[in-house]
Amino acid sequence: MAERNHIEIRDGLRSLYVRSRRTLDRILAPYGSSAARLSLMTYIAKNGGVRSAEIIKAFTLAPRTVTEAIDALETAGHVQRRSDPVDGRAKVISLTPAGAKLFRKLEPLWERFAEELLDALSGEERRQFATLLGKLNGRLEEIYAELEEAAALEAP
Amino acid sequence: MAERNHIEIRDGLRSLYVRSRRTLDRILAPYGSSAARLSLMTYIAKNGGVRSAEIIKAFTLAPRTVTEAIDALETAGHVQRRSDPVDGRAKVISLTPAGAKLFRKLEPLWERFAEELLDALSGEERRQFATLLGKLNGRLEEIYAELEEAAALEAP
DNA sequence: CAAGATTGAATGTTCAATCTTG
DNA sequence: CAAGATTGAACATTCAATCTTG
Repeated sequence: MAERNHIEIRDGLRSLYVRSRRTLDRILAPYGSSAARLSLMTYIAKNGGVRSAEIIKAFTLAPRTVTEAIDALETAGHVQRRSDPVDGRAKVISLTPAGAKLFRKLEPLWERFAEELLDALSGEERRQFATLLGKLNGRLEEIYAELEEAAALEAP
Repeated sequence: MAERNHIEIRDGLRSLYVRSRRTLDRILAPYGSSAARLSLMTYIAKNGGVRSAEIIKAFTLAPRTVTEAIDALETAGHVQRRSDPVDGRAKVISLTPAGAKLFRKLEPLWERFAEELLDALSGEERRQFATLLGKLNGRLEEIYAELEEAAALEAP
């Protein structure tokens, strides 16, 4: 039965995502961080000074989400916004020294959690899983594009 | 490199979950529904009168989430709460006729979306994906239990 | 007008606390 | 006290609108 599979996958996916995020949030909460904030800090750490718009594209998030997240990180003193000297509209976001220090402490915690979780799979299974996620994400992109197109036709 | 795999899987999982929920929300919004509400209605439809506590366990959600969701469905007239005649503490939640009607309309929309998405995988790949999700969820449960244990030791 | 960033209103989620009933 | 349900405060997220600058 195809439907059995649908439900199993839907529930399995939801369960895995929601609960792994929750678990990671618990691990990071004592440091005043979270899964969302750490992934953002990771992106900034790897890419140096970045713009809000760049983060929006990289994570496929709504602008609101990113502004809010940066606000929180800035209030906590982990990142700073500076006006882009070249483009007056843009702001460049970078880690503060304190943010960089915190990142170096938290990254291993995430890495340990990921390793512990993925330990449930063999190397071959991990590759399979990554491949399947990639295929589904590709298809999702197509579906999303169709929806956008349909919406554009409705409200011209 | 193991780390490459970690990041690929983390980002792929996040992307798939967040964007598929977003897409489904867009599909259901015109009917005043959403992915979260429809999955709840599905559970109620399949199980008849259910308690809040039962939903909490079935979906592994926080009590707050469920009360909030039921509130929304009740306000919309899709479900009703009735006091359990046997247990004064409990309330029994069931679909209203209008809710049942809406459910019959929306379930095929979800099913179509799931089919379109999973079309990216062969039958064998779907089974693989479901199996891998199951393995990861099992491991996650262990990690979560360890965390709970550690927390219990800290604050006795 | 288009692009970058922000803000307002709403939903879904967590944790922690509270109120009622067994 | 334990179990069922609710509520308060906070965070992450979406859509839609707005403000500033190119």
